[in-house]
Amino acid sequence: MGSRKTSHPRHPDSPRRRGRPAGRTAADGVIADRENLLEAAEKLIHAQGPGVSLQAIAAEAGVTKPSLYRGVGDRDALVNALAERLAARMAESVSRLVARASSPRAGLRNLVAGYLDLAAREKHLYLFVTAGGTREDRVQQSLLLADGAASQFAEPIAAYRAAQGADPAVSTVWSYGLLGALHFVTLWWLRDQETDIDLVIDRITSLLWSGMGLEAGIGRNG
Amino acid sequence: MGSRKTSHPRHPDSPRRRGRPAGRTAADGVIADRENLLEAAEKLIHAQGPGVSLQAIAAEAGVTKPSLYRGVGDRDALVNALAERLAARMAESVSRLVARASSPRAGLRNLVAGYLDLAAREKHLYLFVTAGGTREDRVQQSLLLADGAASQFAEPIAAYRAAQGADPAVSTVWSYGLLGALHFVTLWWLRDQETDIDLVIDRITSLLWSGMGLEAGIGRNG
DNA sequence: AGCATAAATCTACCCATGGTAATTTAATTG
DNA sequence: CAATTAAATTACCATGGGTAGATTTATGCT
Repeated sequence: MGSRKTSHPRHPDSPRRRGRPAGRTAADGVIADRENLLEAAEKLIHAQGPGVSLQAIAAEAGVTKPSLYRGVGDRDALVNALAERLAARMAESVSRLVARASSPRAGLRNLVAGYLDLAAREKHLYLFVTAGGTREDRVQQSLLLADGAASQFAEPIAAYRAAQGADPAVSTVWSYGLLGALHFVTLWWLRDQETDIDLVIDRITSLLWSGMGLEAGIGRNG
Repeated sequence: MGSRKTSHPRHPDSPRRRGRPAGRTAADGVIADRENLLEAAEKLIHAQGPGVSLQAIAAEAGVTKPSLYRGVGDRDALVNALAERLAARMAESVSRLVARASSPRAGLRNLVAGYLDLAAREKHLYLFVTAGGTREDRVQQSLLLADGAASQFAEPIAAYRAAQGADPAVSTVWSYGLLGALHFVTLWWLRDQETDIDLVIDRITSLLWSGMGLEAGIGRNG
């Protein structure tokens, strides 16, 4: 961690001089921009895990805590912002996978696979946005990521149901159920990665697509 | 919050005198017993929400922090202990409901209903054990309650599958999926209680029993 | 009986962290 | 060019988890 280009290195690791920084007129390459801050946060979370402190994040961005607060707000605001980003990335990656599927069931399988894959690749960030806040409202904390995704899932589910002549009103509950199942299976798999990932994907897909009932057509469901 | 029967009330709200308490020979009515502490913790969590401090819990039990630590350990140990208790209560209540069901599907519905009901009645405790720790290991934190329940669900699921001539190896994944779905739907419902509870129960039961597929028998699945 | 040791409890403290107030420096504006 | 505003830092506060050490009582040994 070298010191940055501090012109007056009285404290060798201080991010920069005190007052308003010189040479930057309103709104050009602002250092403590929201983007930089979030980028730095993601980077450090990735490197150090979901328990990382705000001070560390600020330092990673080359600023101090109050700047971080001005830029993104308190810890819960940071969790919010990163949840939004991760949800967007997830939606992008998953929707592409779903679109190229040959059948609804294959689409669901791709969704499951994409979710697990992204969560595994961004494990720390995933944990940060699902369990990283100091949030007073713990319900909200747990559902942050799910809320974004659920609203996206609800529509296609409702459409599919309607097309099948079934009641589309289930879509909201089903979205949260789907995401909860994915979440727990993801956590379980992240913890004890014993089972082959493809097997896990098959099994959870089977549960979500065909249910536990197995009423007719024994053996037809994976 | 009256002062207890402190014989020397120098500090009016101090739980008791300093050193080893008088009049109690080894292992009779020990005050700072694990049971008392856990009971007090549940009571205070119920009253004040899942963010309650250890100091407050200790005070509620009539002791101080170090006694609480001696009795149950650190905050994560407390979460563990209460998760165990809640899981036991849940297992007890749910298994009774399931046993009296007339069909496997009715059993699942009773399970769902019992889960939602207990979580709603013990909302704060439920949140405490699922999101109340300072735990370093956030995966473990989220799965604490699920682990206990999942191990109980896996067996009947495997048995049912085997009886149907299907692969019983899905049972672990399915247990976590089932619990995740229940968890998220529970949280969602606890947050915005707009939908009628019975409707929610029907819908999540339908998802878990019959899946999203609806391949044959349109309209047969509620 | 009397002393040494063990047990149980509290007080007082440390430390990390989230969050904020006051201060300092520079740009902007009248 | 002075006054104001913006952007940043330093220094601080409060809370809460966790622990070390002091204090009092019981217990066991000689």
